[in-house]
Amino acid sequence: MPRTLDIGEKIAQLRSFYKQEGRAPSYAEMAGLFGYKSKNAVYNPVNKLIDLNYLIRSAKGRIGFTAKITGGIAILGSVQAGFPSPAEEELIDTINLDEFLVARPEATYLLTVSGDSMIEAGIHPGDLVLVEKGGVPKKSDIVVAQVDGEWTMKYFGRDKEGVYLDPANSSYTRIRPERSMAIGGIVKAVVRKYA
Amino acid sequence: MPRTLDIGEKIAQLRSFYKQEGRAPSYAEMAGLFGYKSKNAVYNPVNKLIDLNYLIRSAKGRIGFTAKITGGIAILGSVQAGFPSPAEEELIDTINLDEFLVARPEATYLLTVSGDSMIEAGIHPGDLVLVEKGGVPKKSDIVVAQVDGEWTMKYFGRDKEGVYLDPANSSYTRIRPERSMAIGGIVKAVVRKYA
DNA sequence: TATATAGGTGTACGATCGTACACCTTCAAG
DNA sequence: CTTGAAGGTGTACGATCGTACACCTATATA
Repeated sequence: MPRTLDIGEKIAQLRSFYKQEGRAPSYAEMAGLFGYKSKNAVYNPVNKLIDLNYLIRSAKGRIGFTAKITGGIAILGSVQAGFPSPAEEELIDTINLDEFLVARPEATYLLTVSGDSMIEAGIHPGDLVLVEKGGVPKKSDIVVAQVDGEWTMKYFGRDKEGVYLDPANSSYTRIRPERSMAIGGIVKAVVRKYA
Repeated sequence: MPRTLDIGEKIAQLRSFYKQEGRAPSYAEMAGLFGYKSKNAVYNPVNKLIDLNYLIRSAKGRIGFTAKITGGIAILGSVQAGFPSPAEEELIDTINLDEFLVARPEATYLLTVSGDSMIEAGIHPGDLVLVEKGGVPKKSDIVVAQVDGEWTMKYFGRDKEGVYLDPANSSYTRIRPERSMAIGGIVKAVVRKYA
């Protein structure tokens, strides 16, 4: 009967190396990392990790990481499902938030929310928003726009009178540009960090 | 008068390589990337990028990336400050959300919010929460807890009668454990993605 | 035109790379 | 105990690595 290979332990070791070094290891480095005396032994787990999409191999044989290694966050199910037991924690998938939230990095920016105009939409002052430039907003998209020289963030809309921006705060009202309006970008995500 | 070196272009080229390969390049690869004929020319920009904390060099001379390269998101100021002009877009800092939001990756999990008990705190169904296990919650921390066998997420509190959990939704009331309560973890961040 | 500064080319060397091949070891099941 | 499957050791080779050294080039200014 064959020996078993602890692939989860290899994954954890690779993640630790990445966090420390900011690059992928050579086969010799992996041998040391996994506790092997010969770098040739590394080929088996490496090929398994490639099949499982944790690693990629370049045309010249260099190993690179995928987001399943570089991503730092273990992803579970719903709050109601709760936390898994320790036995279930073996091969939890990880996610890289940058890649999950951002489709076009060259066009996406992180901005800090400074007003409360969207508070009823669950966007609070101090929150961060990911804003993607260049798209065409649909009705009800949240946009960051420059209206008559002032930057603001609101729901985008259009009617027979033209373009308008709606707040998600009953203390504020609909606005329409008097002179100019330029869409800076469409809000793609909100991030809130608790201290 | 000396020639100038476009360090911003080098950064962009390195970010592109990382996105494609999932690893840091060798000096020869960097020579090709930067358009140099000799890998020795790479040493100057590499040393500058190390000084600027974009790259790190290991004890054996291997180059690794910092989050200023691996992070995918350009970070600006507030919504009210708006977007910079193209001239100001040269050396925008990037952020890696995983590293920004997560202090202890080995103890942090991403869960999906399935109820509306915290909606008045701006946490909506479908949102993601980053939950860190192992800490001791303070009053008003948002916690994921198992109360009498059911997992839930609410504000944590303590009084002379003991421990309680408060919702941020006026349709729900304070709860106290009848039989058991275990804190799963403390909510450290909320992430909402708009489709 | 000459100059100084900063960037870039070319070569070579010991170290390390990925790969290939032969061989050995562990472990559960029969 | 034997067996077979899967994992691991050891060695060697051409390719590539990081580093060091000598030298060359581009550019604005005086």
